[in-house]
Amino acid sequence: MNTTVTIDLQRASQLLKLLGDPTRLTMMKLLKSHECCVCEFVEIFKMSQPAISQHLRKLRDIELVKEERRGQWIFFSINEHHEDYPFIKSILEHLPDQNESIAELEAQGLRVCCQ
Amino acid sequence: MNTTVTIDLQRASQLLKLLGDPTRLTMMKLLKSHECCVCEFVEIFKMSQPAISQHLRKLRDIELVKEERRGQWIFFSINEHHEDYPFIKSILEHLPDQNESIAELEAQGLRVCCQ
DNA sequence: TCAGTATATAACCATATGCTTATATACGCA
DNA sequence: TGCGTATATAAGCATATGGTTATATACTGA
Repeated sequence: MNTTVTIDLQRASQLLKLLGDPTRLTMMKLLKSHECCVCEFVEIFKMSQPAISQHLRKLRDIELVKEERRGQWIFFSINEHHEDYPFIKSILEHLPDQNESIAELEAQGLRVCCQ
Repeated sequence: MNTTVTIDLQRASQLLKLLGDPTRLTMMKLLKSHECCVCEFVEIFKMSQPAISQHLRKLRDIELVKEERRGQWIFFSINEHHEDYPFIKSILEHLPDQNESIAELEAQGLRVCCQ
């Protein structure tokens, strides 16, 4: 049974705009199946740390992701309790898995959550 | 049976970026159930004609919409044969109907396709 | 306490975006 | 043909966006 939840149009465009950035879209897809911390994203995307941080701030500000500090590291995870999560999920489901990125990180010994 | 088609991530973010503008998102939702011409959108959105034209150009350039000239008027409709239409449709389905906009236009005698 | 590492924030910059006014182009009709 | 209407395009502008370098803040361990 597929019941699609209705979203306010302004809200939808706001969410779509956020996901319209390839980096943020990929982040969300990765976070759908894994937790990741900033330094892992820095490696995965080959981007500067502040750039990654800015992207994550946007996702966190709207509460699409949650953060949890573990010592030096801050782990991000997707907020499945978010009111608009079903909408986000329906979008992410169309995307190819990004698990190779994580696997590669592990192969290089750069995966943080294993520490 | 709900089979979601997989889209290239770059492609998806491009599409999401387009729909991340409230005007274009609303246009797509309207076009899902009606044809509309430029002057109707000008009335519906209370926007300048060139602004409307620019938005439509972006949708047409990527072939999400088709156009058809009928005399002085150019009518736009959604391109249901577009490769990515199922993805677009899955997004639009979450939005509230925008039929009141059209109904209001008709009440004001500004609906063009009735001419 | 201090040095090293992780991350957020500040400030800046180049480019993109969505709007405007002006003008070009297309159509209909007398 | 010329005028009126519809629409596309050009040019310009203010603001937004996504990146950078620099610095501030937080944590860890010796």
